[in-house]
This record gives sequence, structure tokens and C-alpha cells, in this order.
Amino acid sequence: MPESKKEQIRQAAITVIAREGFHAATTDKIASEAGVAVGTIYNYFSNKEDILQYIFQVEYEKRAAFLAELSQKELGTIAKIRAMLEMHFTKVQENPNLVKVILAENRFGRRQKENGLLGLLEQIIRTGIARKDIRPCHASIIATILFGAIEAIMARYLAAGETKSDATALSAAVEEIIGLISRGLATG
Amino acid sequence: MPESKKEQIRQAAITVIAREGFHAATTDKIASEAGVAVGTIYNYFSNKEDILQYIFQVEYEKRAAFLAELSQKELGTIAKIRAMLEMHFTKVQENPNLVKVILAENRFGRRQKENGLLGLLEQIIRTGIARKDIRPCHASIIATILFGAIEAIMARYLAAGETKSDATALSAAVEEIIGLISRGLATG
Amino acid sequence: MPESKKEQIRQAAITVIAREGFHAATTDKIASEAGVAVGTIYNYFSNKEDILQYIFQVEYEKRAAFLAELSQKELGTIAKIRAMLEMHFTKVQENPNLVKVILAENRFGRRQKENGLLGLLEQIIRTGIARKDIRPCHASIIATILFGAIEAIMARYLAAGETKSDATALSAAVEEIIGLISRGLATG
Amino acid sequence: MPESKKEQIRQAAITVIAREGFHAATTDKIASEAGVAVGTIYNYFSNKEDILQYIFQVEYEKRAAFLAELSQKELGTIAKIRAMLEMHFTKVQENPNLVKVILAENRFGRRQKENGLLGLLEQIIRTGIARKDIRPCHASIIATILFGAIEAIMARYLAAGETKSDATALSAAVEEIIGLISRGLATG
DNA sequence: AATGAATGAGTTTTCATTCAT
DNA sequence: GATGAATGAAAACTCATTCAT
Repeated sequence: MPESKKEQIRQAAITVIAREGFHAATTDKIASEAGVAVGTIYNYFSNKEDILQYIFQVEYEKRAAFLAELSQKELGTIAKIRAMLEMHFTKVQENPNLVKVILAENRFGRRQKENGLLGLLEQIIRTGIARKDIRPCHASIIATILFGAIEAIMARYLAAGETKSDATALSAAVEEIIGLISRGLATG
Repeated sequence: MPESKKEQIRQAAITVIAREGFHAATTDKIASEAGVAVGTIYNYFSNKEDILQYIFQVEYEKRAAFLAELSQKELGTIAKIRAMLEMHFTKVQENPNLVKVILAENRFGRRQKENGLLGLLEQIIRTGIARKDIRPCHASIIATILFGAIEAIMARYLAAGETKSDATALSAAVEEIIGLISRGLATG
Repeated sequence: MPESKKEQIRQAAITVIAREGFHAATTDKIASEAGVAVGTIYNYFSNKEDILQYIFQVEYEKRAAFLAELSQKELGTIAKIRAMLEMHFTKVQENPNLVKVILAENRFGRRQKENGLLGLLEQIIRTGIARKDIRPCHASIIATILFGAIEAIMARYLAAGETKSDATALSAAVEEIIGLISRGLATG
Repeated sequence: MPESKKEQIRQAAITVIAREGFHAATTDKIASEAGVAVGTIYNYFSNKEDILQYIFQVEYEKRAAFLAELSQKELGTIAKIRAMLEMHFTKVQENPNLVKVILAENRFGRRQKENGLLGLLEQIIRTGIARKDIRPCHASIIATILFGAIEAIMARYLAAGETKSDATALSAAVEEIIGLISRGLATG
């Protein structure tokens, strides 16, 4: 039972787009990486852009599910934020290609989806304020800052070549962000 | 004798790339926006990518000069960071197209330059630690977080359409970031 | 199933290049002459120059096969040279376009192949000397002279318009060259 | 008293065309090699092709003058032919670039001029027949063969790189051609 | 006469997409 | 569903030629 054809193509596209960028990732290269014929791609996607959207969508859904679930957990707000950071930094180590694609091809036009994630994080923060886990603040600005920080750390990790600056750099980043947030948003 | 031809082309390219993205910004469109013939572009740039590099370079040099000068100023560390935030948020209001280009076309390959800026901010932070303006921390991680936060705020402002969410949103963001940093990195 | 697509394109290219020269033979014209789309050319050739190289290669291989076979035949040296002349002069009558291309586009860079033919003729001459069919001489210079003579005669035939100066002119040329060679290289 | 501008341009064109071929020899490169501005070229030539025609014309006139004068000389026919060979082989050694241009860019369209030279050599041969210096033959075919042989020898010399195969190769070629002709066209 | 910046028509090449098998 | 040859629109880039200075 091999993976479904659609999944094969998604994986192949991630590999090729991460390596060459969306524009240089031709449908021929993707098909060849996936081990299918070009025509087959069009049985599953309506065009090349659609492959990318699908990559974003699958990823968005995973993260949204994670955040939604996190939101429900019996955890302090700072602990929730820490869990979110760890999830992202684990992901960039496990699937650097995917994150490369997400970061590099994140045009304004494709950002819509992310607003959903932003809303979920915002909700976690808002709840934290209500519970007095953290001081009052603009939840949506804080959420934006957090996502910006996460992206920047991941980009830096990927740009460094993913080797030397290994897990340590990312752990340190978690602690710095948590240190900043926990003091910076402390109540009282 | 209005502006130099090279400057005309740079401006036109910013306009077209901001509107359509680098890939869809054809040399014909850029030339026509600049009011010159296609061939003229190639008297000033060796290829289309070179135009983009030049846009990044001009911008990088401006920011680097700003940060270098800021570094020397008789100002507390938090005040320096505030000045940097204000500079960026003023820029995105004054020249949203330019910032759109910088944010949207910032491929990994083109990030090199930014490392220079990162280093300058890092230096400001390191000095702040030495002076005990702020507590000990990983300067380079904090610098990365700050740039990530700035980018995310600017991207959000631009995505919102630059109209309703006007200056107020950006001012609020300055205060949130400063609030976070000043408490989060407070000494003692 | 007429001819292979690659062969269709080769034929069309010969026609167009003979008529307009390599430089003026645009890929559009070649495609249209071949009855295919421009893109199809690039499914069989990596670029325009490659079409020309292929034309030379196919022709070179035919001539090399002819000369190699001739070399083995039970024939006097002069008879072999006569056969070679007749082959060339028949070819120019049967396929003047092809010969036009070969003569007109034979840049220095593309001459490599011809050296192979030169070597084969040289071998025939060297054998002739050993057998005392002809007197000692610089085989490679004689071979060069012969090819030069053949090319010049063919060029003249083609320049004349291929009509009036028909087969007769070429037959006369065979006799003159053979007359010259047989006396000029006679033994004793 | 430097050379005339037109001559400067002719020389520069020969250098550049020999090195890069007519097509790749841009007017910019020629102007730069000549030490003038592109515009200046158009004060002396009506277009790029015209430069090449001029190169051919100057050369044609020199050779025609040489042949016309030779024709009048008190010399045996074979000696005249030898003089012609020596003239050509000296020229290729003294000005290989010029000969490269003449050989490489000798399209059918530009051959007209050469017919004049052919006629002059033909005349020398015809006179030789009348004088019984040589046996009856098709003067025009023999002339064509001779020019073909000369071109082939020169091309070979140039292709070899003009260094190792120096003057010796060319002297040997003179002797081979003369040997062939003097025996091959001997009277009686 | 000399200059060289500006021009824009013209070319090669690419590649997403289609569709007959 | 799968295939991959064929398609042709689209784009970057070149360079001979012009002309205002």
C-alpha cells in the first residue's frame, strides 16, 4: 500500500520547490521526482499553483488542529506558548524542506490561511489575559510578534545550513522567547 | 534633467514588483512604467534579477547607515530600539511598495545582506548588556526576534490594505514591542 | 506514420538554412517548414546550433561509411578517387540544399568531423603509394587538396544555379581532376 | 599621422570577426577595438554587413592586382602558378586573421567578387595552353580546383593553430601542388 | 566629424497545460 | 487513471542603428 498518488506528488513538490524555488520547480521535475508522468499531476491538481496551495493548506490544517487542541488543554498560558514554539522548532528540524517552502513562497496572496492561525493564538493570549496569567495587552499584536519571531528563528536556522547550528540553537531560542514573554507579559 | 535613468528604473521596478510580484513583473512592464524602452533597462542593469538586487542594496545601505549612526548616539538601549522600530514603521507608511518588495521577494539567497543589519542590532544589544541597560541574553537571538517581529507587523499592516489600520496600529505595535522588551530584558 | 519527427525537423532545417543561411533561419521558420510547433523542435534538439550539428553529423557518418567501404574495395587507387568524386558530385545534384548548408556553414569550430574524412582519404592514398599505384607524396596534403577541389567544384555548381551548368559540368570536373591526379601522381 | 579612421575600423573588424565570427562581432566590440564610438562606424560604413564587404573588396582588389600583374610577367605558366601559391601562403602567415575572415564568412552571396579572380587565373591558364606551356584542359575547371586547393591548405593551416605546422607545411604544400600541376598538365 | 545613450524589433528558449492513446 | 509528445504563448535579452549634443 504505497502512499496515494496525490501525497506522492505533494512530497515531490516540497522537495523540488525547497531545492529550486517555486518558479524553477517545473512540473516535469516534480513529476519525475514523484515518479509519475506530468499528465498525472493534472488528475489531482488543477494547475501548478494549486499544488502549492495544497501544501499550504495541509500544513495550515495541521497547525490549526494543534493550536485548537492546545487551546483546550489544562495548561498555563506561558506553557501553551512554549508548546507552540516547540512544535514549530521541532517541525523545522524534522521537515526542513517543508518549512523552507512555507517561508520562501509566502507571498501576500497566500497569507490568508495564516490569519486563521493568528486568530487561534490570539485566542490563547486573550484567555491568558482573562485568567490573569498575563497582563493586559493587544492580543493580536502579541500574536503577530510571536509568529514573526518564530518565522525569523526558523529562517535563520535554515539559512545556517541546518547542520552546525543544530537543536541547541533552537532550544536556546525557545528559552529566550519564553524569557522575554514571561517577564514582558507578567501580571502585576 | 529629472532623476537619473537608473533611479527612474528602480522606482518603476518597485511599483511593478510590489503590484505583481517579481516573476510577473516583466521587463516590458517595468520599462513602460519607467517611460523608457526595454533596451534601456539593460544599459543600467545586467539582468532582471540585478534590478531587484539593486533595490535591496540601496535599501540595505540606508538601514545600515541608520543603525550605525544610531549605535553611536547618546541614547539608552531601549530608546535605540524604539528609534529603530519607528524608523521601520515610518518607512512602511511612506513607501509601502518598497517594503512590500523587500518582504515578498526576500528569498534565502538574497538574505545575505540582512545579516549585516542583524549584526548591527546585535551590537546595540550587546552594548546594552555591557552597560547594564538590559539583562544578559543571547544578543543574536534577541536581534533575530526583533527583526522577525518588525517584519510581521509590517506585513500585517500591508496585508490590511494600509488604509483603515493606519498609523495607530503601528504606534500601538511600537508600544507593545517596547513594553515587552523593556520588561522582558530589564536588569535585576 | 510518415517520417520521424526528428527527421522532419532535420529536413526542414536543411531547406530553410540552405535558403536563408543559418543565422536568418529562425526557429519559427524551421518549425513552420517542418509543420510542427516551435516547442517541438526543443523536444528533439537542445538548441538551434544542435540542429546544425546533427545535420553535419548525419552527413559525416554517411560519407565516412562510404569512404571506409571504398577503402576495402578491390579497386585501383585512381578508381577509388574517381568513385569518391562521383559520390560527391552525385550528392550535390541530388541534394543541393544539403550541400549548400555543409559548404556555407562550415565554420572552423565545426570542422572537427571532417578531419575524420580527411584521414580516411589519406589512408586510401597511403595504400596507393604502398601498392605503387601512385608515386610517393605527402598523403595528407594530397587529401586536403582533393577535398578542397571537390568543395570548390560543388560551390561553383551551386553558385551557378544548378540548372544550366548541369551534370555535364560535374562530369567534366571529374575527368579533369582524374586527369590531373593520374598523371600528376603516376609512378615511375 | 595615424591611419585613417576607416582603416582603423577595418583592422578592428578583422580582429574581432576573426576571433568571434561575423555574427558575434557586435558593432560595440568593433568600435571598442578600433578605439572609436559606435556612431563613428556609421560615418564610414552604411551598416555592419558593409564593413565585411569592404574587407572582401580591399582584399579582392589586392589579389586581382597581383594576378593581373603576374599575368603580364615574363614567366612560364607553372612559375606563375607557383608565384600565386606563394603569395597566398605568405598572406595566411602574415595576416592569419584576415584569411580566417575571408574563409569563414565566404557565403554564397559574397562570392561574386571571387569570380573576378577566377577569371584572371583562368586567363593565365588559357595563355599557358596557347603557349604550349601546358596541355589543353578546361581552364576554368583547373582554376576552380586550384583555388579550392589553396583555400583548403590555408584552412588546414589555420585550424592547426598556426604554430607547430609553420612555414614548412605551407612550403611542402606549394611543392605538392606544383608537382601535381606540372606533371598533370605537362604537354606531350 | 565624433559621440554614446536610447531605442525596440526580433530571436531563442522555456514550460504549464492538453489530449489522443 | 496514466502517459508523455505536442503545443504555442510568453518572456528575457540582444544589438544594429539613430540622432541630439
